[in-house]
Amino acid sequence: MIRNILENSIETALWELKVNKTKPIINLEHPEDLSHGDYSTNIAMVLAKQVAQNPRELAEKIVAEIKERQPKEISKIEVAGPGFINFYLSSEFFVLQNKEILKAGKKFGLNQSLKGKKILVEKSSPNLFKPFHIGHLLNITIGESLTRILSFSGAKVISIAYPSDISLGASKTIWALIDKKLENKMTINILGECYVYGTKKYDEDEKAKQEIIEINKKINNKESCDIWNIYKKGRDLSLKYFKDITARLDSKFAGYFYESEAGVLGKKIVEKYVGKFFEKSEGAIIFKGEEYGLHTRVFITSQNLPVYEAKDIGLISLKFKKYNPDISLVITDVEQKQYFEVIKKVAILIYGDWGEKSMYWQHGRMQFEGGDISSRYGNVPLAEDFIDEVKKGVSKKMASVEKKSSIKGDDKLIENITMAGLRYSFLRSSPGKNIIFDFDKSISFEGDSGPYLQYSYARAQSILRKAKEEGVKAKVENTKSKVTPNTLEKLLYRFPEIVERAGNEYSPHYIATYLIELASSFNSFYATGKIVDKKDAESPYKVALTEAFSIVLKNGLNLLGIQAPEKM
RNA sequence: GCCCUUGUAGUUCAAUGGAUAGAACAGAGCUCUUCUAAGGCUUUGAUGUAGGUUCGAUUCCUGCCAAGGGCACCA
Repeated sequence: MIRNILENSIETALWELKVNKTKPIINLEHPEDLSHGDYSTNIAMVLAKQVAQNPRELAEKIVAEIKERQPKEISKIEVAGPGFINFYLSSEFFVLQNKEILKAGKKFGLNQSLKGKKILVEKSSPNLFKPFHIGHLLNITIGESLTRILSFSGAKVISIAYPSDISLGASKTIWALIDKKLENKMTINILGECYVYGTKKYDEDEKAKQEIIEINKKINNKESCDIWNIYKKGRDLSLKYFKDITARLDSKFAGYFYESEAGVLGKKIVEKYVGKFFEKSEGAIIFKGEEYGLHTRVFITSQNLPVYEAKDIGLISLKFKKYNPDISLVITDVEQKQYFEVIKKVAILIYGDWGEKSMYWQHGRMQFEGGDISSRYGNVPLAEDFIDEVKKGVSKKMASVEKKSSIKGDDKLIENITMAGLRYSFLRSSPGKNIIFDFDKSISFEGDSGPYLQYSYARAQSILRKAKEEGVKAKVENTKSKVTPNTLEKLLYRFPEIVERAGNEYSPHYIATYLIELASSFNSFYATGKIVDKKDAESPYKVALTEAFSIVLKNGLNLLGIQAPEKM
């Protein structure tokens, strides 16, 4: 990679100058402003103090030394500002790079930074018997994107889901089903309504609360009775619904672990360590987190039932026994951050290595701009309703655009655009921060949006179709003297670095931000003149560049879980 | 009360301790006899606050202010 070539050059220069006593860390970055070159290093400023020299003078010396054996990929090196060394890549480099992109195609951007690592990703842990709401949608979107990015960085990724099939919440729903005599009329919406009703009653009505607790005990003890049969039916229905919606969301799971199984195992493990890491308190088994600066939590209730905590401890064992991953990644909401710090601590105490390898990664929460959406839906919008609502908006917009365009929007395309809008708005900001969702903006096709990326792709495809019709073939050879590198080329080759960074930091937003910049530079390039033109000698190169852009954009969109339509 | 996270244009987001803090939307003004104007080009506008560390701070540290979240039988 070009980065290594530059690093080696700098290292050699420093060695020749004998300025450093220890091996310095060479910080190579892309200057924000492309007029400052393609790469830049602050090494002279970092070392200046150590060797008591003026940073600019030192930089000049380093540059002179590099110039002694200047690699062909570099066309210009200069010292700028307080002592930066800026590197400009040669047009020869860009030509080679474009060739590389065309050759690699779908594989362009693959890197090996996580090669040999097995990563287990737990995403979208749905609560059966409860609605699949926008929080789950956000989780699965981020999880799916991370999964793809990690795979693209060379890791073997296994996605699993951890459905909560047994919980107090499920018991609340079942109680409500019985109370409302709806046990034979179960649908996913009825389950959702019953959950809300059951939760309300649990908080307000002491008699209902006791009944729910009894139901919960029976389910936990797997007592065969009417309740168990209702539970079974509801569990199957919820699970089917979950599988359907995740299919709609383009997510696949290699396996499932259920809370019921994790609970049984977790309870045994926790009980084994009572007196060592856990203690009894008010009839419950707890972990005293305060001793470690964490929260104290109940693992097994005074009803002798395992709760979330014990289940998670059991889950870790299930995961490692079955898959033995190098990293077990769990993607959750920030509200569970401190909770999982406790789990991780307990896991390290009990399991050692397995605990160390368990990583809990948090994304932000959904909030709404203006608040009309929450009033439209009540408190938490259901994922499907929400998608459909956005889809309606896209459909309307599509109809107004169609008047000006020859492309007719079919349902599949509208669904694609809808999901692009949603996914992009979930993935564009750095993880961990709350996402303020603007309904109108996510369906807007303009600017910083998923559909804008799709539109850019469709335009590029349109050009490539025309090039084919007119017989202008993409060609990168023998054009190096004619074309000066443009902004588009200066961005294209960075893609693998971006993917690697997104993978290392578990941050899809680097890709989202990069793609917008890339698409924007392509659209500027598009506007400067005709790309397909038989009379233009540079046209084959421009077509090649368009093709390279298509490849990078499509690969990048795929990492975000966004489809790249041929036409729109 | 204790703990965690976040404060950047009017709004929603960027910025691996570096150069003139980038975009998008909204506002003002251009731009289709040309491969998709859902585009492109100009332009107005921002680091919550007070200190500290550093050659250099949006970034690291501390106080304050503001927002969100978490603190034992929910998940």
